[in-house]
Amino acid sequence: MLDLRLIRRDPDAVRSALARRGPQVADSLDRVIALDARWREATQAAEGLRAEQKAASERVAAGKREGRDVGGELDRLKLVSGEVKALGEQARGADGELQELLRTLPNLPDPTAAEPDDEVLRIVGEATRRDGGRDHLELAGERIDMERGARLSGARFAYLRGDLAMLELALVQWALTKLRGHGFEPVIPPVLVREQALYGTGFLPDTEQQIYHLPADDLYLVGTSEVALASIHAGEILDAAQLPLRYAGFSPCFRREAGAAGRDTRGIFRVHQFDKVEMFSFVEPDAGKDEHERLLAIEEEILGELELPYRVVNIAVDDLGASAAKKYDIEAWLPGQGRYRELTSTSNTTDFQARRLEIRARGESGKPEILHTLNGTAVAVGRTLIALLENGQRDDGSIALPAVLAAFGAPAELPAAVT
RNA sequence: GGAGGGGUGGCAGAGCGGUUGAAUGCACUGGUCUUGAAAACCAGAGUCCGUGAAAGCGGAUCGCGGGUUCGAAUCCCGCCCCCUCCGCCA
Repeated sequence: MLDLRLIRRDPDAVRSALARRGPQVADSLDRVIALDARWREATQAAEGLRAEQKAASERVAAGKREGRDVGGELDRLKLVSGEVKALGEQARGADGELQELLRTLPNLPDPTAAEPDDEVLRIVGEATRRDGGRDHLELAGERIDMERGARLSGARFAYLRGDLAMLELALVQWALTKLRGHGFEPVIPPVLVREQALYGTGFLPDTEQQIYHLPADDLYLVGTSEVALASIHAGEILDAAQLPLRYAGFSPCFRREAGAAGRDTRGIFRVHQFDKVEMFSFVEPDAGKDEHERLLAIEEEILGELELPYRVVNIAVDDLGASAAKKYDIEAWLPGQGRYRELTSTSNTTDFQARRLEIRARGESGKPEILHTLNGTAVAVGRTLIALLENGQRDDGSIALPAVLAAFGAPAELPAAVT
């Protein structure tokens, strides 16, 4: 949610920032401004009359106490009451329209968000097997069981079996341990949430066709634990001295992938359910940019220790999503596809989510202030497994695994798939 | 799933439909007193919106949203949450 006061104070700056997301977005802003003016006018009229009504009402109360006849006053007040109601109705109507429209406006992009295209910031590590290697499905064999997964649940579902199941748990345990060392509190959140949590994080209205809905209970399956982590402090006024607050969520993630038909259909690159360790930070407004770089640095540290070649991309304004002001993706080199593909993503959502979720902090000034939130992928398990398999593959089909995982229960290496 | 009870300020806890934004206690912040502290006494504190340069002024807020009424923390309806008992259950 954008700051209405900022819109009033500096509409031109907001308009030109929004214009980077497209002309129709900037047009909505003008309607917001008009509705706001209408609302303020109606509100002021309603509140003025309401003040009179209250004063008169107190006179009636006093009169009754003293045993005076207040019949005439009451008749007059009945008329006032009707007017107050009508004016209040007008104000509420304008406010309703205003809020509805305001909810559809995306966050203001950061001046340094890329435009018009994604910008590759750096390439780290050597992209191996540029001529193509085996892909993760060939390498995994029945350790990734798509056929039986499909028989059970349909397309884009898989069983992870044997060593890969253990490898997944090792990755998760390793990541959570590492993040804890970086000051993140490990959290296992609910994955079924109310609509409010999705509005609060900006996934609604925006990505409705991605989200599983359980109508019998009116609950939604989250596509990322970001939804639950952001809401952990919803409605709270935090002590600024406690900030930053950092959480590492581990959860399954569910995505309908409607509209992605035919895309990335092979293997577990794009599936309906996967596990993910997610970082989430609550920070003071002026600490947001540094925190974003920090999250990116942790993501790079993780990929580095996993010995995966990658590149860092500053995502273009059109691909930011509603809540992000700026977003970095890290794309790992996948020999099986012969290209870099998204493995992690970190967004600075500034005050956009915090305002919707009413998360504030009280600092030196004593005034509660909307804080800033950021999120970033630590380990998207499925895609990380793909990258580990494809980059670790040897000519004989066996797979070398990074040393850091062994201490967390991962096999030292994976034998070639039986064919 | 069935049957009850309840949600009031940071906490505890009052509140016949009419100066109740809300008693009282604790906690908190200033001040007086004191060498200092404690105690005591006095005063002040929430949040949100509008207006204003500011002081201030006005409105909203007793889980949330509607309704009744000249007037609602108090009455009615819907929703959310918490608790107790029974049933079921990893």
